[in-house]
Amino acid sequence: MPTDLHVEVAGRLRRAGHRYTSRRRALVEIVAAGGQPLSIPEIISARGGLAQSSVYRNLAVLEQARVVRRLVTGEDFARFELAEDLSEHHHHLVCSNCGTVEDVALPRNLERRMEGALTDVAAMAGFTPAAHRLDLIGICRQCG
Amino acid sequence: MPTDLHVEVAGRLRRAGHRYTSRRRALVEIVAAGGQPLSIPEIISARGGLAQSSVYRNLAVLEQARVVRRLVTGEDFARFELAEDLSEHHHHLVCSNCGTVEDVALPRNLERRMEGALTDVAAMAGFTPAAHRLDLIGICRQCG
DNA sequence: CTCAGTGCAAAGGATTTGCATGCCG
DNA sequence: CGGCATGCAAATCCTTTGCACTGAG
Repeated sequence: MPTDLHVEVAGRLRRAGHRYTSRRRALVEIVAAGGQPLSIPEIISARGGLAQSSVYRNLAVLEQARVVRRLVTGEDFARFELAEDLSEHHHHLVCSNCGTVEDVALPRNLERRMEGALTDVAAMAGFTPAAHRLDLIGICRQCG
Repeated sequence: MPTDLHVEVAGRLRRAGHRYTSRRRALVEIVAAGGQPLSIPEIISARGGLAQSSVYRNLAVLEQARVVRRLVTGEDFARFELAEDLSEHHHHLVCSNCGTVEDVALPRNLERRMEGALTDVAAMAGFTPAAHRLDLIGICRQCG
């Protein structure tokens, strides 16, 4: 668990006018250690003594401070992962059977080319791009 | 409104063991005419006399019969669009301010190259790809 | 002290479901 | 007639919120 991460997170929270409390530290560690987007039940059961409402509230705070990102997958629960600039730009393999999400990176040159094309296409629609999201839907190794 | 569409939809529903009733026909027409993914309130208000529960139930039936596709955008409401093989492969410009979704197509060669790369990347993870989903998040012309 | 943060329980709200009725085949 | 389809209202369930309490600065 890199202390750099905690330092960076502390800064982002402070800038957003929030404290870096023990529960928030716990959430960051859980999400960072997850390695893949975690659902709320997974997050709560990963550690004892986390009140459900506080988890929701703190994840909202962390999201607003750009520390984590909320994913909406169509499952019952939302999933959370570290913000991309705290980890690395990547995409998702979403299993349509069991709902798990695995991270995956694209070849750098394709990624660049895609971004360029997206910017162009967006510009023609008068749209100002901020981020993109590319998910592959299919069947994971477990379910296959 | 192409009658071909209704014929195709009727076939898919019949194959799935369902009837093509007047409400379902209405839903297909609304979604097809929308030109962009519509939220449930938009769908309901597009036509009088559509009971909310029946709209939800019928959209679920239509989704299961591969006639429409449900989008989860992170807004309060889900959005629905015609299945891709009833319209055309495209991607989405999602406005992070007002939540509207606009359709957009990528240059064909880039699309092909991306699909190839995705298939490769997925294969390395033991993942069997079925579809992909590429959304651009940003600010739309209205909100910009 | 002060006030953000926390836990518990209750409220919200999109979506689903139970049930009686309507209607196509 | 038989059974899916429909409308209404009530139930579900993830998520948010109200409120009193705790703890860091």
